[in-house]
Amino acid sequence: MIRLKEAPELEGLLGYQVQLAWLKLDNNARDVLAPFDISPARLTALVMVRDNPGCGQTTLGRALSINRSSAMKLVNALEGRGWVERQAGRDLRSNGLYLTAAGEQAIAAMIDALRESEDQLVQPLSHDELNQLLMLLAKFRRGPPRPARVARTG
Amino acid sequence: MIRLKEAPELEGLLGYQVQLAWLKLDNNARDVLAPFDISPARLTALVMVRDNPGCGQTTLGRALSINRSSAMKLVNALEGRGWVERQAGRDLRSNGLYLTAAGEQAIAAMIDALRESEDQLVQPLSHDELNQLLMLLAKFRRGPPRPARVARTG
DNA sequence: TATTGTTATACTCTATAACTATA
DNA sequence: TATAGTTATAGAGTATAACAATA
Repeated sequence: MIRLKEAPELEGLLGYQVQLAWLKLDNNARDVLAPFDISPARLTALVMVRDNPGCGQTTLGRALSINRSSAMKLVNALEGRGWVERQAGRDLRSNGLYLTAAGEQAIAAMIDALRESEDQLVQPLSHDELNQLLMLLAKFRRGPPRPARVARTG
Repeated sequence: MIRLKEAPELEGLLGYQVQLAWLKLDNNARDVLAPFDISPARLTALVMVRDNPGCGQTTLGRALSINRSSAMKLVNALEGRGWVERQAGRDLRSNGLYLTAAGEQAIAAMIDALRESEDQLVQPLSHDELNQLLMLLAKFRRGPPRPARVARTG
């Protein structure tokens, strides 16, 4: 982790600070999850399926800010690993996504590994500071949804 | 922005909270920066060049956790836009990267646009809470570097 | 008409490996 | 030997566009 000189004018931008923090955490999580052959973002998707059993692919995709087509590939990958199952959905158009027993076990193992590695990363923060940070991030996310999403590329 | 049911066990993982916050901020920044035809990550790179004039491509890449080859394409893109220039580096092997006047102007316009849109996004937080959040994120990042990076894919 | 899943195709970003020049 | 830049190639992840089935 190389750190160049900082930009004072950007320190007041939440997006900038969060991006750099995410860079550090995501790369660490990538290394930790490498033995499980899954990316941090896909683990998040897996957990979302677990906690929202029966949800459809499009709904899952919207929660992750990806479109139907991308969600399709995502679910294909998770299903291919035996971690997620497509079952009948609420109507005949949609699938219902469910976590498998193997998925449950995989999540537990991965979360364990992540928790352990994070203990190292968060050392610059005291216990209280970490809790405060987690609380503030959750509060930020709970805010009003941003305006309807425009295409990413163009 | 769709929000599914949350996973209580993950709320204590900083990586999880930061990833979801980043998802929200990055997608918003993508939309805001779309007229400028640049991604949030590349804007960060552009700012890093400005604040570290003369730095080499490999150094820049390391700060962004990408390798030399990827940094190469990144700099190609920024140079192609006329925002960055390759000049002579500290030795004959390396380039020295410098921001152009056009790059300076582009940064100013983009930061303005981002600041405005963020004002909407951070509404769930009070002024004090936002400052506290920024401070804690900066403190987290200032911590010890994570262990040497392993390849992402395999 | 609108929505869900699906498929085919293309784009962005990053990685690996090998090469050249320099240190 | 090690490092900086470069090039060619491949992979992951996402997007668009079009189609079929269902609402």
